[in-house]
Amino acid sequence: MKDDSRLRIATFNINGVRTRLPVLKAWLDVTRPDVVCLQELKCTTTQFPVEAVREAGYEALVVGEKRWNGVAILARGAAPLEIRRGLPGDPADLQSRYVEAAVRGIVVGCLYLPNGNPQPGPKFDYKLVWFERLLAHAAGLLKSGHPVVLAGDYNVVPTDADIYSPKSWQNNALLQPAPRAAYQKLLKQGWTDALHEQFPDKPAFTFWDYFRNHWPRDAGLRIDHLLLSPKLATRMKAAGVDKAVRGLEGASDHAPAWVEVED
DNA sequence: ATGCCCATTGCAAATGGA
Repeated sequence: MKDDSRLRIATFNINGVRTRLPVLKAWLDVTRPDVVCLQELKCTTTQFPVEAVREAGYEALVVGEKRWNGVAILARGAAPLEIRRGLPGDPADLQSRYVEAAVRGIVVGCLYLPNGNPQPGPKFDYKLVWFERLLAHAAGLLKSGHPVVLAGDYNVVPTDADIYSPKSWQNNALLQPAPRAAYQKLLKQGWTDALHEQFPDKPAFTFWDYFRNHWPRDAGLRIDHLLLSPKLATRMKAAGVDKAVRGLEGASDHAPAWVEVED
């Protein structure tokens, strides 16, 4: 349970919100984050379990899609005030990967960056183009001067220290030089990587895939990130990963990550 | 180079995800 003078903002790739509703509810009940960014809903906007989330104390802003992707912002005790749905820069892009809202005086961007596998190929190209659009939009957000958090599944392992074994993933889209360079370019705009700030020497993993006994072996990756604008970064008090959630029955392959800022 | 796991579709084993 968190300190009441702090605001906790979390991000969680739920990997199917209907299938994993018990996991989501259990986590919300125990940790009570104030703001939650969800990715990979894998349901349409109307299929989202609005009532179950409301019973847990949250109002939701949902941008769904029939089979894949889908993002949502939950706010405890109040409705997130929608700023935009979808990332600007390509009206033809219909994938539900970005939603932005104002919550408790903070601009919250919830994103699900394309995975990009297999690479090379069209999916990898889409990842890089999407990243460029994110860079452009993020620059605008910084320029606004508002306190902003950009939270979500970036599908980028920032450095070789952010994975149990870079060698076995060297050809994976998550470790390629181009998306890594794009992530560094994003940080250079002036964003603070909250988890990196909290754990500079021993990164906290946020993802353990279902293959090869990765979870029991703690063979994880850090790909879920919370980036804070300068104004919000000065208010940061703590950050962490709710690792135990990855071990629950019917778990997502991600664990929730969070940051706490002065309210 | 491939499968591993997982959920879905549709009711078995193939598909697609990342």
